[in-house]
Amino acid sequence: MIYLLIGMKSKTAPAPRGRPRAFDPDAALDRAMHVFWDKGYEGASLSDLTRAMRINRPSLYAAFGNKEQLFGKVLDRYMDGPIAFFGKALAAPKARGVIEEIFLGTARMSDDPTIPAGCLLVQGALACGEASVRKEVAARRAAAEVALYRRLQRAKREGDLPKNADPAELAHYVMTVVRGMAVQSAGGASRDQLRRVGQIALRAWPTR
Amino acid sequence: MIYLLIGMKSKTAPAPRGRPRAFDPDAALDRAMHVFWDKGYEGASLSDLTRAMRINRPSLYAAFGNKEQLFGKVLDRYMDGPIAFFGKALAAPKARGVIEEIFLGTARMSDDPTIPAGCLLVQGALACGEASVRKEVAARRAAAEVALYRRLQRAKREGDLPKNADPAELAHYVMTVVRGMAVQSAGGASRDQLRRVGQIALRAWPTR
DNA sequence: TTAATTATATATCGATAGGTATAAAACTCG
DNA sequence: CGAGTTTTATACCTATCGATATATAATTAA
Repeated sequence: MIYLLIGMKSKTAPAPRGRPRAFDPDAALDRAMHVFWDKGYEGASLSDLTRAMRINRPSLYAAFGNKEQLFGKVLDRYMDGPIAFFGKALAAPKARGVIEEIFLGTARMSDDPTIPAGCLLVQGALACGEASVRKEVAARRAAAEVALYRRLQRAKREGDLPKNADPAELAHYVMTVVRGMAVQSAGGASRDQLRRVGQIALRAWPTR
Repeated sequence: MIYLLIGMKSKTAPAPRGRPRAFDPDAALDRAMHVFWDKGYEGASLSDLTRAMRINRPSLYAAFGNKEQLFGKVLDRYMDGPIAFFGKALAAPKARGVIEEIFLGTARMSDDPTIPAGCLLVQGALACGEASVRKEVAARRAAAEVALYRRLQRAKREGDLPKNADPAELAHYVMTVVRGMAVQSAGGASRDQLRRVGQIALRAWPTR
């Protein structure tokens, strides 16, 4: 930003000064994500992480802070990556379509062989010795529910939900099912099984 | 048993030989359960455990084996204690009543101030560095689902479910909701919230 | 009372946890 | 080139992990 205003000569950032980084931070984050996803925050040791990320400890600390901060950056990337479908689902025109997409997207995830089963926000640190980490994931889970809640409030305003429908309750219900699907997926449930769970869960959706 | 046949003098077991144990193993297991429940298998250190159980390390190892075996015994006690309601629910006369009791029991648990939030079978070791522990809890979750599945099969035979109902799918759905409720509870959901989730989830139940 | 047995308490084990000090390597700037 | 800067690699730090060796205390059996 600043050098654009001062320099006025080139539009690109100046070449970095010291020895160039030999790894791609985003790729390293993806690898770290898999480890946390697979083993949970506490189950993922620094040795596990550096081996998977293919960097050594000082590089990890220089680039990402410490283990907890690394986990935070991994969570950021998780929201924008594997579960980006959630935000997109909220853009569906009808509330029922939103829910269908959320259930379908969740079921689809559990079938992707390139990622671990389940949901990082659930198995990452549901119970955890380090309270701050537990809080962090709980807050992100809560944020997702609030986003859905707002979307359902809008739906109600738009007459897309019955008058007596309660957006908060419905959002809580949908997120309960989604998180249950994550647990089931971690236990080995197939995509088809989860899709059928989604179909059944949809039968509880209010009709006008 | 045997001393009853041989001794014939007293009906009680012979007094144990050495120094008597100074703690109640079941009470110690209950305290260990709370620690595992709260922090997860890996988050619970031996120091956490012995402090809560009010015994020292050698006593723990002598009485319960090692950490993993202790966790196994805690799981046994968990099944017969906090979630005994599940087995009882299966005895309800009608399938719908079974499900209602399961949802209600789950919601009730999350309100009991004497126990941690959530479900030990979920947060104990959903993701875990030690694969054997993860497998152990997954197997116990699967066992609960199978028990419900059998109960629903019986319901179908008894005409208590529609002809086209699939007991396996329904059991999977119910257990998905139950586990989702456990995650929500660990995130701070109240009993009332969970009861309403159960009510909504019940709307998906097939009617004849 | 003595021997045998079992539990308790303390102190400690090797291994591994997360985290860093240090110095060599690879780059830019002047 | 050489000075300054940042990353990399190795080696190492302290704290804690799960687990035990050792010795003492408390009990029963003889």
